[in-house]
Parts: sequence; C-alpha cells; structure tokens
Amino acid sequence: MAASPARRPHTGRNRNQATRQAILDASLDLLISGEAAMTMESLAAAAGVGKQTVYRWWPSKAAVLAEALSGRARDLVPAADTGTVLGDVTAFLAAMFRSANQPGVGRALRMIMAEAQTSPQAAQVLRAYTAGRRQALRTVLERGVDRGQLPPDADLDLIIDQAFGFVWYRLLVGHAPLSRRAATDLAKRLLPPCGA
Amino acid sequence: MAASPARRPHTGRNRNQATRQAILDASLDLLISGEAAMTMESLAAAAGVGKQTVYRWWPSKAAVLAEALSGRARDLVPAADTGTVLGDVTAFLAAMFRSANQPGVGRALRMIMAEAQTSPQAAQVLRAYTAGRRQALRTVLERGVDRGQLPPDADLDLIIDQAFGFVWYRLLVGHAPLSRRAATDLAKRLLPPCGA
Amino acid sequence: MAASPARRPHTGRNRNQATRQAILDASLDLLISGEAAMTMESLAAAAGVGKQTVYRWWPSKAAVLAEALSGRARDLVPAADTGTVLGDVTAFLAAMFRSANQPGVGRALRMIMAEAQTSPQAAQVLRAYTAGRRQALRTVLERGVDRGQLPPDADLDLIIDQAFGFVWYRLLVGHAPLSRRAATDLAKRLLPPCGA
Amino acid sequence: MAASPARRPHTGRNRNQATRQAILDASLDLLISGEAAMTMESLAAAAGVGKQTVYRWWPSKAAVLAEALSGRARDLVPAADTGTVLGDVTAFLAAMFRSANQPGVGRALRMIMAEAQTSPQAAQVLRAYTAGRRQALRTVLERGVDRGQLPPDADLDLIIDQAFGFVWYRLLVGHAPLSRRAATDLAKRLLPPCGA
DNA sequence: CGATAAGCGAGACGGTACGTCTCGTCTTTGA
DNA sequence: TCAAAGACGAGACGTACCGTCTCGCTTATCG
Repeated sequence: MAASPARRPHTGRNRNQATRQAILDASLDLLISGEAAMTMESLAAAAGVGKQTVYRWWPSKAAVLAEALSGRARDLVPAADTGTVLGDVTAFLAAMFRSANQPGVGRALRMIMAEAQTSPQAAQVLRAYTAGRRQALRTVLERGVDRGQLPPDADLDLIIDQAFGFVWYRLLVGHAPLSRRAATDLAKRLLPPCGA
Repeated sequence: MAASPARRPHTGRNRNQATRQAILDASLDLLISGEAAMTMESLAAAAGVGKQTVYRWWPSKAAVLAEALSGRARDLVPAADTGTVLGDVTAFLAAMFRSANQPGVGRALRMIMAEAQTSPQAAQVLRAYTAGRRQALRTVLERGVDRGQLPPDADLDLIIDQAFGFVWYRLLVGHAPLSRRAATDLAKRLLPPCGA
Repeated sequence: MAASPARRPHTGRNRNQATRQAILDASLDLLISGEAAMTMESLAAAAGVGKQTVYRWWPSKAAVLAEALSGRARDLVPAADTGTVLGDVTAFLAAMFRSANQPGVGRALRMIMAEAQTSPQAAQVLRAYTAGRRQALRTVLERGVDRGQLPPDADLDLIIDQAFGFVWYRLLVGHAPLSRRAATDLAKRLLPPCGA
Repeated sequence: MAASPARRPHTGRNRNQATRQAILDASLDLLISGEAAMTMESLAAAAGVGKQTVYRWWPSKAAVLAEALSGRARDLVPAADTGTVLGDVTAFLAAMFRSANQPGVGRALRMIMAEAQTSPQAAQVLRAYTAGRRQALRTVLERGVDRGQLPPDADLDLIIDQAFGFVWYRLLVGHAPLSRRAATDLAKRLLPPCGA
C-alpha cells in the first residue's frame, strides 16, 4: 500500500483547530447578541483572528454561518422513529421549530438566506444545507411509504417543500411564531388524506 | 365644524410624480437587466435623479423595491372567481407563480427579502407587502367557507402560510421551479380533506 | 430722443427692506455665535426667509458677508485727523484691530477670505472690499504727504500692503493677537525713516 | 535600560511609501493643472488610490496640501548667507515670492489658508507650516543681530509678521503681483532704521 | 376694477463631495 | 507554512449644501 495521494508530506505550521473553533464560536456570539450585522471584519476582530484566517477556512460569510449552525443543528435532528409517519414528522417539525427559535440559530439562518440572494457562493452553501435538510425529511417520509402509511405515489417533493417553506416563511417574515402547536397542526396537514 | 388640524396647507414646490415614476421604472429596469446589484447610486443615476430625491420619496432601498413591485403585482392577482375554492386557489397560485417567474419581479422579491433580514425598515416594508398578499388569499378562502366548500373551522392561517411559504422557499433557494403543474398540485394539497 | 433704456417702469410687489435687513442680521448672529459654518441654508432658515430671497439680494455668500460686515465697519473707521501721520495711522490701525477683534467681524472677514479662494464672485467682493479699505488708508497717508510729514516719493502701496498684510496674517493664522500695542508699534515701523 | 514602551513591535503590511508619494504627486498635479478644485475624490482617483488610503495617511485635505507643498518649499529656501541682513532678507523674500508665484504652490497655499478658516485640523496644519516659515526668517534676522547689523532690541516678531503678512495678503487678494522688485523694496522697509 | 408682474416662504430637484464602512486581496513579521 | 495585523483599491452608504426651479400666496402698478 503506497501512500501516493499525499505526495508532499506537509511542511509548515499546522492549521490550528482552536483558531477555527474560535471563529465559529465568535460568529454565534455575534449572531446571538445581535447588536449589529455580522461583518467579516467584526467576526475576525471578535475571534481575535486575522481576516485572512477566516477566508482561509471558509470561502464566504455564509459558509461560516452554515458551519456554525450545522454544528448546532446536528444533534437536534436525530429523526427519531416513533412508529408512525405522523409521529415522526411531528417530531421532526417540532425539533426544527425549536432549533429555529433559538436566537442564534434563527438569525444565522436568516443571514445565510439573505447572503444567498446576492452572493453565488452563499447560494451554493444554502443549497447544500437545504438539500441535506430535505434529505433528512425525505428519509422520514420514505420510511412511512415502506410502512404503508403513505401511498407509494405520494409527491414527497411537494410535501417537503411545503414543510420547509412554512418554516422559512415564518422565520424570514416574522409575522407568526413557530410554536409547538403549529408543528403539530402542520404535520397533520402535510400527510394524507391530503391531496388524495 | 372646526378645521383646526390642518394648519399650514402646504408651501413649496410640489413633489413631481413623474420623477417618482422615473425612479420606479429605473428600479425595475435595473432589476430585470440584472447586470449588477441595484444600488441607490446606480438607481439614482439610471433615473437621472439626485440621490437625495430617492431618499425623499422612500426611506430605504427595500421600500423602493416593494413599491416598484407591488405596482406590477397588483394587476396580476385579480383573485378571479371560478366557482370553486379549488379553482380559485389554483388560479391564485398560478398567477403568483407566473409573476414570480418574471425575472424582474422574482429578483425584486428576493432582494426585498434579503434586505429585510438586516434592515428594520425593509422588514417593515416586507411585512406590509406580505400582509397584503396574505389578505388577498384569505379573501379567496373565506369565499370558499361561505360557499360551504371549506369547513368553517379550517385553519386559514396555516393554509396561507403553507402556500406562500412554498413559493418563497422555491424562489429563494431556487432548487425547483415554480411550474404551472406545481401550482395545480399544491392547490389540491392545501385544501381539504387535508388535515381533517 | 426716446427714453429707451428704462422701458417698462415697474410692476409687482416691492422688495422688502425689512427682509433684507433680517438676512444681514441673521448672518451676523450666525457668525458671532460661531457654532457652525454659515451656510446659505442655515442663513435663510435663521432669517426666516426662502433661499431664493437671499439670492435675489446678493449673488453669493461672500456678498452677504461683505455687506453685513461693512455695515459694522463703516462707523468704526472715520479716519480721524490727529495732526500727524503717525497719529492718524496709529488711530487707523487701532480702529481696524479693534474691529477685527470683534468675534463676528473677525469671523466674517475670515470666511470671506476663505470663500474668495474658491469662488470668483467672492474674490470680486473681497477685492472691492479691500480696495475700499486700502483707499481709506491711502487718504490718510496722502494727507501726510501734503503736510510734508511723508516724502513725496514714498511707496504708499508698499506701506499699505504691509499694514493690511499684517492684520490679515494675524487674523487668518491666529498665532498672535491684534493688540493695541501691536497697532502702535506697527504704525511706527510703517512710516519713515523706514526704507529711506 | 527598560524596553517597556514599545511592546508589540508591529505586524501587518507596511505602509507603502510609493503610495504616499503618488498621492502627493497627484495633489500637486491637480493643483498645477488648476482645472478644478482639488477634492479628496479627484485626488484619490488621480493617484489611483482608494479614498480610505488618503485618509489613512493624512487627516484632512489641508494636511495633504501642506505636506505636498512643504516638500517643494524646503529646497527653495536655503536661507543663504550673503554677508548682510539686507542681502539675506532680500534673498529670503525673493525666494519666497518666486515660490509663491509658481501656480501649484500659490494655489496650494491659498487652499490651505481657506480650509484653515473652517477646519480646525487645517488650522493646525497651517499653524505648524507658518511657524516653520517664521522660524526660518527669524534665524536669518538673528544672524543679523549677532553681526550687529540689527539692534538687539529689534522686535523680530513684528518684522516677521510684516514680511509674511505682505506675501499672504498679495497672494490671497491678488490685487498686486509678488514681483522681484517688491521683494527688494520690502526688504529695505523691514529693516532699520525703521521704527527706530 | 381686474390683469399683470414681481416678491416672498417653502421646499423639491439634479448635482457634487463628504467621511465612513465593508469587501476581498495582498504583504509583513513573528511563531 | 500559518497566523495576527493591517494596508490597499474599490465602491456603496446616507448626509450636507449648492444654486435653480416651481408652488401658492401676497402686494403693488398699470390699463
């Protein structure tokens, strides 16, 4: 077994994971405090880090946010198995709502979305992030199809976009809360006999 | 009959509606051309207007966009009466999708949404705009309730947020098109027997 | 012989001298208070007057200042006759120094000078003003020549520019005061046997 | 020997002297061409530099001008030693007149003076500049005292302010030229037996 | 007596420049 | 080679004034 792919064994100082983490932490701090818009400059300053270091690790502000945020989000969405699709979807939505209600997470999501409307890189980050989330929900739904709790011809894409659309819409416009009750009601409305 | 409240009737040169319209037109032109982000400077230049004049009429970029856009949107959504809720909602969604698919309108909506995440004024503009649109859909749905085509206890807020959430989500993320077919399918999924 | 030049005798409302005076007064108030730079807008506002009215009476800011100021200066410089050139010049300088030391007058002079460096109209106003002042001093000096207290070939221009140069220099740079003592000493230095 | 005061030795990119010089050069170019008033924006553009960079090096327009100009002025006024005060002062004045007659230098001086009347920073710059010039002339005069060509009780401040006042007055008002002849005549009038 | 013509306060308008802010890149020094 | 610091070109931001141009009104003079 030749170690061909890693040609040059490595020289120079190693990247400092602590630095990386400091940036992620600082980004969440800034978002949670919410005193001012998070700029690359304020982020670097808050992390006690050079701007270049931020750019070395991530290509754009949105990428930082996406990572800071996915670190938080990961443990919150284990896609539990409650035995029924309705239960699973309700649990999924409830977890998602809870997460989005955390000030830092909600603000981060909103900033990523905002950035994505102007910056192509941010758009890509957003696409990747949302694709991952959609896949998670799709998995839950497909389990329901396997169990026979959902018809095999159900349009999962439509259901998924309705679910995430609802969350994002309330998050971005802020006209109504993402309450526990809303999660329950929404789950019911998403699943058959709808659109039968 | 006291006429006290209106003390000084008005002095000074009148605001020039043509100027105002020139700015709105220029903003749509810039959005549709989409060559670069619309800045207040490029907008003023394109309209052949001083920057101050733009700020005299609108407090923020988002406010200009919202107005430019609602001017367009108004005639597109006449909330036609087709006899059935399903028909009405389908028509409503189809019109909305068509409008959002126009390059200028879609881009304007996305920029307003982006601005609203950082600027409080933009957020207010967005709230006003979305409230108007929600009311339009609510009117359509209430007509359905009156006709007995929708149960009187239907949670209209949920339906409405699902509908607009879907549109905005696809518009902002761009992972899937707002096709005619999607409008039809979505309409079916929004109305009972869903969530019964 | 028709009286062609004055064709139409005049119609319309008469110019209001009170308005004119209000502007001059306001300009001095602004200068004396010295809180901020005197702009045409602040001047009009302080005088309770439309901007156009100021421009109707004077072509430029400097013209207003020059007039506001010459109104003040007039009575201060009667070019008294003390019997000797030295006495006359000393009195002239002392009066000039005293006038320039008044906060409003000094500031007005400085602003006119500043304006004159960029605006041609202001330059013209300044030229007219300074020419008048130079003429006043020249009259005093010529009286000295007539009396035989100054040689007939004395270079009055040089003396005059030295005198006014001294005042303006100290006024504009502000490194040394225009004291009573300085007036006396300067007067002595300006007159023969200097440069004999 | 404590090395305490200079803690952090310096990090970050060094200031680029070439950039600095480009700005100074551009400022003189703009002044000499004299097509329009020198603005910070035109200056930055002419130097091929961001506006911020100009502000990084100098706090105000006047500061740039003062520096651009003192760079020029330095070599022009070597305070030559001709053996007599009269000769030295004549040379000093002649050099000063010659310098002020250069279009760029004269314009720069006038603009600094104008700026100094409104901007405190510019005033400070002007004070520093004029103080340096006064010191130069004072040195010449003191040499005269040492040589016994000037009485030890001569009021040098008065002589100095007369000299510079004359120059500035003619420069700012522009009613008479700063000719070679004027330099000679002025020098004679500045020195004893004047004010004896 | 109108009709006509200013004068006037107010303020909109097209401009220009201001000084600040952020972006993403580049360069220096020390670790 | 990495990292902190920060200079740099670029350009948008929102504000301040400029001088001109209407507005709706008031006040004078003339036919």
